[in-house]
Amino acid sequence: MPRKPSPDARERILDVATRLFTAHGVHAVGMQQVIDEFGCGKNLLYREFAGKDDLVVAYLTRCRDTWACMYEQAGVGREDDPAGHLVALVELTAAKVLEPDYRGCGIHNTHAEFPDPAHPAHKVAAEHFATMRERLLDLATRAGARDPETLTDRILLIIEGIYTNGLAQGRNGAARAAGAFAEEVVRSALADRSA
Amino acid sequence: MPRKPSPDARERILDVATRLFTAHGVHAVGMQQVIDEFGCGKNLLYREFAGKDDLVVAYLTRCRDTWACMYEQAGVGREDDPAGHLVALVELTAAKVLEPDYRGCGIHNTHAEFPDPAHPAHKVAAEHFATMRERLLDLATRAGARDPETLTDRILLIIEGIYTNGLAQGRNGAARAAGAFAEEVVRSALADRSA
DNA sequence: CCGGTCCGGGACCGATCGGTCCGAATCCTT
DNA sequence: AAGGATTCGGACCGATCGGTCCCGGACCGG
Repeated sequence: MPRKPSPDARERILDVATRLFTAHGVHAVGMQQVIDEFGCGKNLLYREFAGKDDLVVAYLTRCRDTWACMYEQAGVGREDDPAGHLVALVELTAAKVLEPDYRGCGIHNTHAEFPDPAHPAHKVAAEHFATMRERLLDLATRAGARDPETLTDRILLIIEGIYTNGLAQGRNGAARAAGAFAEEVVRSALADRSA
Repeated sequence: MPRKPSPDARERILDVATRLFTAHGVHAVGMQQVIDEFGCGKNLLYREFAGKDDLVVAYLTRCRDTWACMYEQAGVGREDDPAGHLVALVELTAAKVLEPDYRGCGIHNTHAEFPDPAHPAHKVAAEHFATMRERLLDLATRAGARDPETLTDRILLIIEGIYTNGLAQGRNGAARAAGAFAEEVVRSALADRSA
């Protein structure tokens, strides 16, 4: 047993792929480009990933985990404040727009790039959207909104508006208004209880 | 002068291209596909359009005009009610999600497909976003909002949220909440005047 | 030191891309 | 009817796509 395959190759390739896919879009990036950028042989990449579709799915999975991490982060210290968690999540999303090289949500971008519902990438993205909605709905419910569905819809509109508008208009776009907006929306949804 | 080139060829080709680009995304549609679907020779298409980029730009221009038409339509009968115009615009946008084969906003989708700011398609899209914002800002100002910029930002978030979320979750998504949401937002922005 | 494993790099494949060009059929105008 | 412009439809081009295969060198364990 003379030699061991490097165990983190998959992750390191995925790092490169994530950067390229995010920056240029999935369609615009060729496998050769990923390989060149990473500096490995084609051998290694095709051993770690069955094909481009597989690589894209892995990319989306990572994006999903990143979002889950963000969700988690927004909840830290707010375990008993689901309303604050909601607002913090919106603020975190809005803050991402300010990052240099902001390129929107990789999942949404990729979802738009693969309209075919049968494509694996499309399915992964669709799943993510569903769970995203569930988690927001859970927060809205626990926050005690009179109509959690509507609050969820509104927060979703704001969050996805941030993604899209941030991509379209950059740091001078609508994202700056999102935090206060979300706060007001949540407050209003809670106040409705007494109505 | 034996024969005249058919004058509406460009428009008819653009019809086909619009349908295909909208349904499958720009990158996924080949020129050959446009030609086959239209049933003409390659000659004709390349006489009417300098190349794929040119065709894409024409497609985006048409999308832009469609949006302008929608903006116009929402304002009919509301010439003296800019606030109602804003709400109607959001409602119109939300209604589009319910259409079968809804595929989001072609301009946003294409914008995401061409991240390179130097690409003509990207520029056309960016221009559109700017004028879109201007027009909303004009309405918000004329509506008498205390802070028209913020109202514009909020309406923009809602509209672009509709596009994105409608694409992600279809007719059962957040778009259903958009109309009432916009109305509330506008009302609140106007009420702020007395605050 | 040696044998085996792994990996970088590239040749190669078929398919498809955008785009050019041309022959033949078509149809209008005179 | 004749002539000429227009259009169809496909051959063709170079480039690039995703993907397979293989060689030679680097590296490690016995």
